[in-house]
Amino acid sequence: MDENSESAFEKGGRNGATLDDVARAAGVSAATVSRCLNTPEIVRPALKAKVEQAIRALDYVPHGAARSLASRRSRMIGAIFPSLYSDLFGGALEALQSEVNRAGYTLAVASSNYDVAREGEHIQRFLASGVDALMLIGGARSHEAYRPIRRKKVPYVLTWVSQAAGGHPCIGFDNEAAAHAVTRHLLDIGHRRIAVISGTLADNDRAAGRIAGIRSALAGRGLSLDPSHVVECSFGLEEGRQAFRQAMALRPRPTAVICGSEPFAYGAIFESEALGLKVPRDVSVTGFDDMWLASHITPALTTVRTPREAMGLLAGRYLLAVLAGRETVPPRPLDFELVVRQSTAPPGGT
Amino acid sequence: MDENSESAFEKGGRNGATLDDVARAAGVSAATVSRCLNTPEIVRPALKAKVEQAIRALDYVPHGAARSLASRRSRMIGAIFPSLYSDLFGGALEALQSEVNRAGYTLAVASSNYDVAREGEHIQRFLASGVDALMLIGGARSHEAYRPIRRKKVPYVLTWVSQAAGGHPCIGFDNEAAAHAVTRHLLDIGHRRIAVISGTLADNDRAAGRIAGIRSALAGRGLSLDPSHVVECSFGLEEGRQAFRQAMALRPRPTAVICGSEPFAYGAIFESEALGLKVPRDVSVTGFDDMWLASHITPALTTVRTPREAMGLLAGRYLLAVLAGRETVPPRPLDFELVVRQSTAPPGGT
DNA sequence: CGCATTTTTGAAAGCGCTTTCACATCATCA
DNA sequence: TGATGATGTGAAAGCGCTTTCAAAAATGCG
Repeated sequence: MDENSESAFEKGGRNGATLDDVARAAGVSAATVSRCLNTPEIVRPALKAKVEQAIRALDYVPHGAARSLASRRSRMIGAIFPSLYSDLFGGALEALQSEVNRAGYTLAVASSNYDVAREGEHIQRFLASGVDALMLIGGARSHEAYRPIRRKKVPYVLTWVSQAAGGHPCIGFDNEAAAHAVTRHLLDIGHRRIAVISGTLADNDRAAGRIAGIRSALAGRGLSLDPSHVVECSFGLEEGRQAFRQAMALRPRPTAVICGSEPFAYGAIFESEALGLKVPRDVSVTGFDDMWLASHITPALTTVRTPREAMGLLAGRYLLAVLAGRETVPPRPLDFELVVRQSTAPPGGT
Repeated sequence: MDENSESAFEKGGRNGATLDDVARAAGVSAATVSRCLNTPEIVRPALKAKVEQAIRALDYVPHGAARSLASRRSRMIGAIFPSLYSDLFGGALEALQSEVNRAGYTLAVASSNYDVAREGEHIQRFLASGVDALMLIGGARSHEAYRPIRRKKVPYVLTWVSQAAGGHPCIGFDNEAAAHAVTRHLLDIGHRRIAVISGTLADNDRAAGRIAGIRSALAGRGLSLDPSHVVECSFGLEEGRQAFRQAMALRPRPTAVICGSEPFAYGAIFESEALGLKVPRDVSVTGFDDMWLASHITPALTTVRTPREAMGLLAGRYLLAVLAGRETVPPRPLDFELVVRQSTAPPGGT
């Protein structure tokens, strides 16, 4: 199109001033300029001032790639989320980004779409891009998947889980315990026929952990979870509606439905209306995560609040600490909290 | 902690094989290996095969920074969103990421928290990191803010708006027209006393554009928007509830409330219940964006569907095209769509 | 005030890759 | 069959910065 505006983007000639230009302008050596940028405390104030002035005068901006190449670190941290679409990971993303930025790092993101193969490709890409550290969600990947990370000796951390087979560093909460708590609540108020709506279990240790927690709570009361009572579907409100419908078709009808993910619960509540069922009178529903809608929906959702932002923040902090070679405390599981609202009540209600 | 696991992250010695190693192993020059990586079509199959085998054997991964330095491009694209927290931008983020990835680029993200100063810092950081292109939201920044971008001749695109003062390339929809359409709908069914809940207007041309659209629609009917009927607040459902309460306190009471952002509308609907008001009988409510909850909430929300994912996708595609030096068509405004549901009805209706 | 230290500074050698440029090779045509 | 391109390959010069290493300057001390 416009010949002119286009040409503005052509591989222009001399771009910005280089460090050598600054050195020359300030009458010092390149090494000194470099030191002013990286370890200002070891250069004498007089020189530092001259250099800083030259930098300002030339409007100098260090060249990232050159810096990375010479210093062998990119000041870039990569994060791979199962999805960037939903706001489930939004808080963690925001917190992580802001935390690593504070330390001068840039955050690169990718979405695996809940697919381990894709995640693997992203890991490779990030490693090739030279990220200094990596944040991953969950621990449901083969031992192989970590090999390239190990080979490059790149620090990494798994979030959303508190432990993973293989002893990888984790910053997260105990999914099993959280699901156990929700189930326990239902059992305590008298439920016995419980159905579960779960996200796809393959390659998802968070979902699997939650099922395990439900199982163990049930077992504590001498009950077991019939496979037919577990409706597995992909994430989303619409999917939740459908799964709820399916669960309500079971006979005898479950008196409670545990949703392994919050959108399922919203879907369940909306669908209950369509089905002419009253929550919690006819059926109790629980969520998982306590997202923004949970307390506003009618009936307000009983759920478990997960430390999503904290995970992002602490994951960033942990990675930065490792990169800085600082003493790094072994992360301990983060707290979750059972939030009882109106969507659960004793069965066979009024 | 564990002395061993820590030391694994110390600045290890020889990391991976280099291009020279590959060249030596394959018995060719470094230049040839480089060509196999970048322009495989110009190297003879025989050599290419040898090189590829050597690459595999050595498990060679190109060094991103070295590549960037030598080729003068980082294969990294930066995107700055007002927020990463909400799912408003999630779809665009996901689409953008996936699109640029497809072309071998990595996406770096940052959140400005709806703050131009912060956005400016992020722009600087990204430029210093050497991003090859930049995606920004909206056009509410000073001319100054673009200077560093221009100086570095980095392609960029503004999204979420269809035009911006200064003739910057935009990929988005016409906020004014969209708001106009919503307002028009309300006017058409008989509303005259209309209140508006708007996000903070300062430094937000999307919000401002929407107000302008409302004004112009009103003006088309010989009406004007009383400043007292515009409740400005920061984003969020809770804020929307409060703003709605404020709007309902106006006398005479507005018969319709236009929300400049969807969470406001959800808040309005939830709050109406608390207020003992029935939507749409007592008051009509409109949203803006048509996010996932819009069609499920009761009453289902009348709103305008915005092309959020398309903006991410097309912004990525546009940037890649410019980077590839491909002929780039001037982006035209994307479509929005008025979606009439149950939250609007003629005023004074029983 | 002179010598031994300690702190600052500069010269120079890369970091690992891309990219001219010139040469070697091969096919093509008169 | 020899001249003429067309094409593929290698040598070498950086890309812009960091980081030894050694020399220079500043400091402390007897």
